[in-house]
Amino acid sequence: MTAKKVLIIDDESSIREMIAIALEMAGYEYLEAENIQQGHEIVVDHRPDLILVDWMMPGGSGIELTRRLKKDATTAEIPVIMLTAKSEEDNKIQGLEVGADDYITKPFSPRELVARLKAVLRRATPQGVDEPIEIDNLVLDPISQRVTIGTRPLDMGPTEYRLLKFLMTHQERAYSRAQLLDQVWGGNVYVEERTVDVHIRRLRKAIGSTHDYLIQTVRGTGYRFSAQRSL
Amino acid sequence: MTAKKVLIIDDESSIREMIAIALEMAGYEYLEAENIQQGHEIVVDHRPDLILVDWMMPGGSGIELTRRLKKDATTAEIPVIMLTAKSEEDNKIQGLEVGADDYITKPFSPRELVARLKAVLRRATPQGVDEPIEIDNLVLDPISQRVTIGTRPLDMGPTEYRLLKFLMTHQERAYSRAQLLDQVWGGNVYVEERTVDVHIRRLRKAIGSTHDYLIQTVRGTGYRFSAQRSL
DNA sequence: TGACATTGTCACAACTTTGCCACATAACCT
DNA sequence: AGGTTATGTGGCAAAGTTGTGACAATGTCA
Repeated sequence: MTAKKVLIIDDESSIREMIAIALEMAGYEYLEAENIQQGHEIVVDHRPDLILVDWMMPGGSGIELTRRLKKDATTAEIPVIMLTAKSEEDNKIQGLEVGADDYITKPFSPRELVARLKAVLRRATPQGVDEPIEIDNLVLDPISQRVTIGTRPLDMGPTEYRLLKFLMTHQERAYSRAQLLDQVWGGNVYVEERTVDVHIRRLRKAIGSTHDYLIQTVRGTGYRFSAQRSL
Repeated sequence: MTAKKVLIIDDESSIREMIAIALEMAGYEYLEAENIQQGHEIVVDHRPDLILVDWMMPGGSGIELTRRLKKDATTAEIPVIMLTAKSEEDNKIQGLEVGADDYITKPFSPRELVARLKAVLRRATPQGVDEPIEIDNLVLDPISQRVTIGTRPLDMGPTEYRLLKFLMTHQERAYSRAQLLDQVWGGNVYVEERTVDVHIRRLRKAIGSTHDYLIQTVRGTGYRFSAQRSL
């Protein structure tokens, strides 16, 4: 396995240094961005596997950056850990709401940092490189975030896209509605299970009748993506 | 699947009642403990699948109980949801730090409760990894939840699938109808024994005449799955 | 702001599965 | 053989699951 890249966005050089040492010892690759304005570009350029953002940043807040990252579909899946000072405890909630995956309260030990980081990475989808996935002429390209059949581009909403992507990356496997909600919507959303059906329907519609056999119903359970026709 | 047991620890009987109704409707089993002092013992005794704890408890805090539960290795994995009043928002953080898995702010709707509860349970229950079972060209794959002979996928209902799965994982062994009802239907359903025969028949039909010798009748007893043809 | 797209829910329609019955067949026994 | 019991079969009504269109709420974008 290649070393995971961790991007640090923090203005305090002493903290950056401490983190750098901790990461190196734990076998991670280290990227840094001093200035939050550069944050977004650096993320897009280097595609880190995880980002550490300091909450307290002069001239702009880490929370703003996090929000921006989580909104952008190309960076949304990169996990973010926020660093907050003890006195800013209340902000944790705000941080989590904006989409941060975890937070660490300063001061923290290098060991704690690495432990949290491991946990978050473990939870994060172990997706490989962003290779396009092609099955039976249906192509999903994660870079351009586009789905095509032959030359025809398909029109679908972000949720349908994520759902399809998940199913395609895990083809030949049956998932319950609950599991799909977990994986596609995210663990702690409050959404009816039947909503999954509706999105499946929209997906099938978008894909069209020539290929809708790819998305199969597993009665009593949920759904499955499979190139093998079921009947 | 057996009903999940949910333990409620709260002093307000009106809330307990509301929760009880919501749980019942959603198909959960309901346990209650009025007094926090009893909390720990009840947990150890009944091993609930999830615990709801009110933050506000006279004479002792729910947080204390939660901490105790999460410290004890035998109860640590049981998920805990805390109930907090709006004004106690700041306590959420403390709750999460103590190890609570989620929190709900009062007032909350029954639906919200059930949804959160589902989400937490979903996260807490991991899936085992099952290997496909292959016998005489008949393959049952628990991952895709599909049964195939060669390349042909078989069409059967969920009950037939479970029945077949059970028989295949216990091949060469005869089971009575009662045992099958127990294992495949679940312990406490009331179903006629002859119903098993009907499902066996459907199974044989689904498998087709080329392979129906695999499911054998054991006269006076029940049925058996065996790759070895009996006379 | 207003048009437009997306999302989650619902109510109802369409379809499957299930359990049971009644009767047909088969196996077993004396 | 004839009687007796056990199992196979087709069909059916009820229950359960999934498909579908419409709607309101919300978010997005120029």
